[in-house]
Amino acid sequence: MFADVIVDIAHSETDRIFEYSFEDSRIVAGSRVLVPFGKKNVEGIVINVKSSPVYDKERIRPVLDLLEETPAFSEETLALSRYVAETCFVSRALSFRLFLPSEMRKGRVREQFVAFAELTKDLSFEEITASLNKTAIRQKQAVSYLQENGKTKLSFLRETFGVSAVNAAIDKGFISVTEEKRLREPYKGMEEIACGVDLTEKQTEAVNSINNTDKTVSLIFGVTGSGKTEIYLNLIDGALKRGKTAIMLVPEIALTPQMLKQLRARFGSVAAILHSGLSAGERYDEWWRLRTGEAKIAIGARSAIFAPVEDVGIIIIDEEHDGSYVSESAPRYDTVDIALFRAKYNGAKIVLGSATPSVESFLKAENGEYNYIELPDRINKKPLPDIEIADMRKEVRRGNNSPFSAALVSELKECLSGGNQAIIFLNQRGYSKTVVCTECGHVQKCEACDVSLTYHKEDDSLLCHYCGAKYKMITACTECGSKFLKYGGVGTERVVAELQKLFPEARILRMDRDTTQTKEGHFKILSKFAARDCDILVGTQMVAKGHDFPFVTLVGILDADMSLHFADYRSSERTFGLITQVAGRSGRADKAGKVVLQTYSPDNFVLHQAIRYDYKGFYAREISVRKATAFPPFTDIVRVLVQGADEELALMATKAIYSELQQIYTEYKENFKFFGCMKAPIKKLQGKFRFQVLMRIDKGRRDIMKEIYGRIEKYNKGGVSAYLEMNPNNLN
DNA sequence: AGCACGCCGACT
DNA sequence: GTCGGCGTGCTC
Repeated sequence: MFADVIVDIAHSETDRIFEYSFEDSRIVAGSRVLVPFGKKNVEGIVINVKSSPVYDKERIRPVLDLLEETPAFSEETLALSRYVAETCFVSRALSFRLFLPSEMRKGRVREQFVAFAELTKDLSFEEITASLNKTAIRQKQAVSYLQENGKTKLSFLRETFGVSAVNAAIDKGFISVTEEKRLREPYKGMEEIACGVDLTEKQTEAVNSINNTDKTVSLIFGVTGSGKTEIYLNLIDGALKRGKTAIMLVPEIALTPQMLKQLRARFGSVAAILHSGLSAGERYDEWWRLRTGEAKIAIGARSAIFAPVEDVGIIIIDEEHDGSYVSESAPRYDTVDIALFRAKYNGAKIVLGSATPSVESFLKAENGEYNYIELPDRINKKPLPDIEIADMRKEVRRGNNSPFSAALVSELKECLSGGNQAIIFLNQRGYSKTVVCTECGHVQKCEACDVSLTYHKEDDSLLCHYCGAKYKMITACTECGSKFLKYGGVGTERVVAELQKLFPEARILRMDRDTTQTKEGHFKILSKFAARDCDILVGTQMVAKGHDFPFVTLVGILDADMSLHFADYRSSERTFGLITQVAGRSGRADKAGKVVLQTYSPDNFVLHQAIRYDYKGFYAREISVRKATAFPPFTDIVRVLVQGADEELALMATKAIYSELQQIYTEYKENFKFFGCMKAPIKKLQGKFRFQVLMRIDKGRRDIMKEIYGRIEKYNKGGVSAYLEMNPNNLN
């Protein structure tokens, strides 16, 4: 027999079928195999088996090895990987990698085996005891134990009856040893506690609506605390009862133990978790539990949409608006799009949930493309916390140069003296965003990037937040030698320091990328806060999501408008969502919450809609702006990013690409809303100079995209890279 | 992605 | 005269 194999080499030259011969009948489409490739052996995926080859028979080499008996790919995931390769413009090899835990490639992790001992089946218990020497008491005990208890872990047997005795019995053939695959199960401590909670009338309505609609996608617009999770659990339960599987996605940072706990509590070990926080072995085993059908619910961040479950019945995407659902590097897939493929393939339903849906999704709900469900009330009927705007311009005029407004300080005092907890949010880690020379105004910059360096007091260094470079903190300006330096912009480290000055008694924790890098760093900080071993939690984005702290009565948002001034069409949307989310952390149990929102633009309409929790008002305005300015969701933003260490070469390539694309632009002029060529906003990143061709094209014109892709691919050479992005998360 | 083959500059 | 630079082509 012959196999069509895609070798695991991510290069356009090798992105085609190579034929191999094989005898092993276990090799089928979807199997992973080891094949000889040139001088080396490489891993590959069998995408098809056939009885006659196309290639010269004499030159076909045989498959060396079958890597796993169970084919890693099903018919569905094979088809989906092909779809990804075609729509994301990547090689098949890259598209396959999305589906496999990284530790599975190159054989980094193998199954773990546990040895079990049992009585040999060749002899009866009586025969064994009869042939045992009278002095072999320990062996006799071991044999009797096995007779009574059946199959036992070999290690236990050796511990109890002695290594030599057990080994002797094995050598004589009385005890036989078998190896069994052992699965590492993360979060095993969390056991099933409750099954099923009664749904409210609203929740039941939502579940019925999702089950009965003929639309594939349902959007749940539900405020924080409206009970979306219960709906999800109920839907998953329903899918399992129909003999189907489920995929549940949560944003990267929201992958808190809390969500896992709820799922484990409800579904036990049928739920498998796929995420980067697991050890390689755990991830590998969880993947196989899903592949073999032992586990039926895949929970994870974005990449879990590629979970190896078969016959999926429901796909849930929680916090649908979250940016982490768009992948930042190739293959740049759209999670909802992948979900749609899987849903259509299996006849499954998709549920998107959010308190602040993306305008794209809300538009689709409005158009009737999505089934729309609204949950306007919180389960406990508690009002959302009051948000007070603090005008920081006035504070400055009053001579307050601290990061905190008078209003926030007095609220903090009240909160702490009442024995409650507070969360302070700002989206800047480190001590100060920049270090500026007061004499010549020089700002310290990264050598490899056109970006200012952030001062990190904790290790007295200057860090580049884009490439990760670390420099020693300077004592004098590198330009003019002046010793008078000043810190520009406030980061979380500085907020903690200033808060500690104001409230010497308060216990303060910081949660940002720097303090959560260790394994379970998140978890440690959150559980400390939950246990009330801390009064104030200062943090970035990651404090915003999915935690429920009953004693938090105050939330301070320090730089509400920072994200507003990004040159990004989605900045309003992001700001609105972030404020709503952070605010939702305040006052969840029996305590009224309060939010202080500090801003330098107190008249901004987005902030005003956010403090009234007026999503629909925000949406109405935002969608009309997008329509008038021809931005997504009415167009697709397409960017060709050209990078190169040699500025001259990169610029030349950009110019050549620009003039080639101009032909496409001329041909499809009426479909283009914008076409331009320029330096990228960040001119240099990781030592590479960056240029871009920016376009806005009518929505969903894959044909044009394909043509663009076809034109730029050839410029990927000689130290220059050129690639295509569609609706990227950021336009740096 | 590797690795071999192949044609032009600076060296014993 | 040769050692070696990395440009182009091939891998079932």
